[in-house]
Amino acid sequence: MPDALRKFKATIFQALAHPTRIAILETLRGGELPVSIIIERLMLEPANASQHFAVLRAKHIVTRRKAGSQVYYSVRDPLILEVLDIMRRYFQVHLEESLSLLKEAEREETERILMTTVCT
Amino acid sequence: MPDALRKFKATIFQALAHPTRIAILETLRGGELPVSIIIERLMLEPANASQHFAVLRAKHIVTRRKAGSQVYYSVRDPLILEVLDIMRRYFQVHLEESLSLLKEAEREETERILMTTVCT
DNA sequence: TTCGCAATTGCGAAAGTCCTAAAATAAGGT
DNA sequence: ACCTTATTTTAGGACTTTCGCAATTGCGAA
Repeated sequence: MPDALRKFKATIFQALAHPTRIAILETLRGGELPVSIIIERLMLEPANASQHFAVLRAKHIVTRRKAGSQVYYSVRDPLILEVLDIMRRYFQVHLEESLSLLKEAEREETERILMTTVCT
Repeated sequence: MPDALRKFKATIFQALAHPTRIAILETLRGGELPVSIIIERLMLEPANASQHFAVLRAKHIVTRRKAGSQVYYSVRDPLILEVLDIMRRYFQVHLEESLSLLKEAEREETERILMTTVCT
């Protein structure tokens, strides 16, 4: 079942493939935190944050604990944080390409905005 | 620029978030290989494979070398393979949940197929 | 040049992701 | 019971991803 395993890995990567979710996981690096704090620190819309939590929950990447009126999240396995760490090293090593990639993404975004603006 | 860094990480994860691309990278673990061999080993449609190569190239995850009529690909930085390794450990540790996740995905897929079959 | 193989590219349909805004749920306090 | 706060869910529309198929490019051989 090597292909099934790859499918599994792919779904985990998919769950990690969003800046907000990465930010959430990094915020949880120090341990469990309530939603309110995470939202405040990252300046997120509650609804939006909750959707990202749902994605992370669906893949069992985070654990949810309810205490009173607040909900606490934590990273289930530090291995996930290790993956994030390796990515940081990767970023540092490829600093140059990384930056050009980022610039490219930005450029594309402004282009897109221009396009939609023009076409409206 | 912590958010820019997260965006960068996210795009790399996005590139890894597909079973076929994971399979390609694992096939390249031993070093450079021509497209023809990769396609053969993984039983891929050439066009489809090429699209996945394009994704990996766009993120600078693989390097392309042309020799005669053949094209060779290789993984640019073994750090990427390390990420894959960690994911394998992650899979082993969470074997139980992983399997249920896989089953769930399968079930959804068969449901989808049933639905489309019924609705046609 | 012309043929044939290797690999890529372009295109349209189907499915998936993401965001915002509105509505729903849950728990506590008055 | 009612109101407020915390969090989640739903619904919609915009955008992106993926696939298969057809068309195209690049290169070596005849």
